[in-house]
Amino acid sequence: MDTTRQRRNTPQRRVILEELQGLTSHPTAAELFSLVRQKLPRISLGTVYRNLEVLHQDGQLIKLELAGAETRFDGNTTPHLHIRCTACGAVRDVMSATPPPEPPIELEGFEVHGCRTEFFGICPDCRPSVRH
Amino acid sequence: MDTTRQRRNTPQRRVILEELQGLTSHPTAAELFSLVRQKLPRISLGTVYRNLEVLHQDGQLIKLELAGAETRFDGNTTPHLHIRCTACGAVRDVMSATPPPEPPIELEGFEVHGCRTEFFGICPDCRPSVRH
DNA sequence: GTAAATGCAAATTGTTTGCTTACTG
DNA sequence: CAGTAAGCAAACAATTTGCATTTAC
Repeated sequence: MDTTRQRRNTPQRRVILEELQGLTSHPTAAELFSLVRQKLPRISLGTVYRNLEVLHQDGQLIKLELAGAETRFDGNTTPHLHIRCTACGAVRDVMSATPPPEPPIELEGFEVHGCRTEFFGICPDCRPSVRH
Repeated sequence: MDTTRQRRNTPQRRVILEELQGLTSHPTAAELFSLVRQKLPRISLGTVYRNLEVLHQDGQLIKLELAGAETRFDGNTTPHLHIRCTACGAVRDVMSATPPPEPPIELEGFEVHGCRTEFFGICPDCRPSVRH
């Protein structure tokens, strides 16, 4: 249960977070890996996964574990919703209206910790016969 | 795009659906496999996966692709929400209040097809120092 | 008889882990 | 210099797929 252990400020960790924060595209671990590798050619995919995990534990990024899809990562830690394109897999922020519903404290005997809402549909690029 | 091809009523498909409908526990493919194997000892896991997929396409079951967890299956096709225990992974129906929010038609340029809401927390069996 | 479905095994995909070496604090 | 983290490869878990054979219609 030791969540708070001492972290080291390694170049790998720094570059991973910087790259992620420079994106609004919610990359997968693999996408981030190939981006980061341009700055740190010797970094390994395992290191990317390990750092994404600790950065998530430390609240510096959000893990988007979306239904039936590869995990994506978001450097914007402000609470907000997401919408995913079921055609191409792209994920975009939903900053507009629709506040996330406040879950009740207890449900079916469960102690409720939270709830996750995600939208899905077809993104502008994948909408057929629609010019944009 | 040929969604509707002719289906055969195989014993495997029949038993898989019957077993699923007899449960409220939202089993994983592997769990269902070992159940079904008691009736059809020669069935393979691949067959279970293939049939779960066609039954899902035909709207006879719901695929619960929950965040960061193994896919589970629900024979109850009535729209309802779910809550997942982050300790043991159990999934239960939430039949009470909290109607699923009606999503807007369009969001961030996306053509919205729907939204998924899931609760998470700790189930009665995993709640420490609580007698039940 | 023909196409759909099965069983089996191998392949894929996404992610995690073990281990030795490197480097931060 | 203590112990965290890196790199690399192998392990893993869930799911999918190829293929030869069987079976429902």
